[in-house]
Formats: sequence, C-alpha cells, structure tokens
Amino acid sequence: MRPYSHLLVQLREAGLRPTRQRLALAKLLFEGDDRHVTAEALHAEAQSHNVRVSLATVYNTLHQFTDVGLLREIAVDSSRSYFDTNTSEHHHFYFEKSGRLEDIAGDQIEIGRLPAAPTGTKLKSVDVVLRLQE
Amino acid sequence: MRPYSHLLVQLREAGLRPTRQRLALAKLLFEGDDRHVTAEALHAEAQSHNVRVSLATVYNTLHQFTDVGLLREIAVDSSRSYFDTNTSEHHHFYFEKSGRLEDIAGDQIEIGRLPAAPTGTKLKSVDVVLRLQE
DNA sequence: ATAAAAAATAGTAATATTCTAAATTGGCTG
DNA sequence: CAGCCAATTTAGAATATTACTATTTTTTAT
Repeated sequence: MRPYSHLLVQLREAGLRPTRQRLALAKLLFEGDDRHVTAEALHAEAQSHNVRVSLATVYNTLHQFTDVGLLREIAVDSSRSYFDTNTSEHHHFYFEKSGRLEDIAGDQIEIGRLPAAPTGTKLKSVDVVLRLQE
Repeated sequence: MRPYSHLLVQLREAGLRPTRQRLALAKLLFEGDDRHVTAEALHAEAQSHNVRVSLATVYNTLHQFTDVGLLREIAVDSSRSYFDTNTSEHHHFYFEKSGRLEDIAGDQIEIGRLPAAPTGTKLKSVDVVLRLQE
C-alpha cells in the first residue's frame, strides 16, 4: 500500500505531473477538512512541515490546481486571495473586518434566473459573496 | 451658477471635506456615464487633466467614496481592483482573459432565498459575479 | 542507459495595494 | 489675521501577487 497514491492518481488524471512539490502541497491541502487558504499561509505551512518549496511555486501550484478544478479561487479582497478546497457548488460569507471566509451551502441560496453568457463566451462560474459588517 | 456645486454638496453630506483632490476626482468619476475604474487608471486620468494628486490619495479617496456609498468596489481579480460608479443594485459579468467588467441589471438575476447574516453581523451587500471564458 | 526535449521550479524583478509617519491644509477661535 | 487643532495628503516602506527567466528535473526517444 503506497501512501497518498490517490493524490498521485488525481494529479495525473488532471494532467499535472506529480512532482515532489505538488504532492506535498496536495497532501497539505486535501488531507483533512475543507479549508480556505492563502498562498502565504500555505507556504508557511509547508516550511513548518519541512517541505522545501518556493513561494513562486506555491502560487503556481495553487493556480494550476484551480485550473484543473481541484481548487476554487475566491476573490473577495484586493489585497488577499483565497483558495477553497471545497469545489462543490456553494457560496461565501465574507467577514470584512477580520478577513475571514465562511462557506454557505449551495442550497442555501437559490438563483432563480441568470442572463445568458454573451456570444463568444462560456459561463465558468457563478460566484456569490455576502459581505458582512461585524 | 457655481460649477460642480452638486458634487461639493454631495461630499459634505457624506461627511467628507470637499478638498481640491476629492473634488477633482469626483468630477472625473461622476461627470459622464457610469464606469468601472481602477486606481491606477484614475490616477493616470488625473495626471492627464493636470490634477496633481498622489496615487496614495487616489486609493484613499476611492475607498472613502466606497465607504460613504458613492462608489461600489468590485472584487473579481486578486491582481486588480475595480470601482463602479453605478451604485444601484446590479451584478457583473467578468471576462477573465481581458479583465473587463460588464454590468448586469439588477432584475436580470433573481435571488430567491438568502441565509440570515450570522448573529453579530450585518449584511452589507450581495455580490454576484458571472465569470466568463472568452 | 544516454541525449534531447519538454516541463517545472525558484530566484528575482515588476506590479498593485496597503500601511505609516511626517508634512500640509483648512477650518475655527480668539 | 494669528495660532491651534484635526483632517487630509503625501512619499516611501511594507506586503501580496504576478511575470520573467535561468536552472533543474522529468520525460521521451533512441
């Protein structure tokens, strides 16, 4: 029984080479509960687990994982970018003061009607953020 | 008939002193059609109109205008921040490749149900972004 | 197993935004 | 009008993210 072989398979199937860095970051991201993570925070976490990986690679990896659907990027704040390991359809509360994100289950928000995507474009996602004042 | 007195009044009523910089930026922002603007773009526009104002002040002013409801900030991209002079209830298409924003009239999207804001918080806005692939 | 080709990593530069502290401005009081 | 006070502006530092590119690693073909 090889450890983390499922992560390895997941990466391969997504067309990403399972490099040492990607496997280590995938392990940190996907073992355990869903989470919202910033690049800086993941980099620090990697350091503390003695995973040698540059900040540039952490950014690259987070974006690549997002491109292949392993992560979802949440834009809420121009000064910070969050990545969500929960890729199922759902939305977010954003606590503006503390900068914290909280999931809202997909069925908690019903969107009755959507405009068609302009010609020549494809709808990639519908992002709903409820901004909160504390 | 004093020019721009309405802008002056608007600023005073919002509790912002109508300084030279704020008035000049308000004139650029609110005379003419609704628009989506970045801080850098507004700063460049000010320069080209011979308005002397620092980039820091442009950022400050955009955020202050947002706080008092004269603008709305649209978070779509971690590397760029947009401010919308249209403060009525509406949503946005975001063209990921080109970075362009387009308004969606409020009545084009119906939101059937919303979760209650967590205790101790107040719902400030409901932001819906439809991300498009070109 | 080796050489060539392709992909990924990491260091650094570039860009965008926020923060901080000092200087300036504007309004108010006497 | 002079002087004071608070708000505002500013330059520059700090932070976060993206872009660029040389080097390293991995894969492929032989």
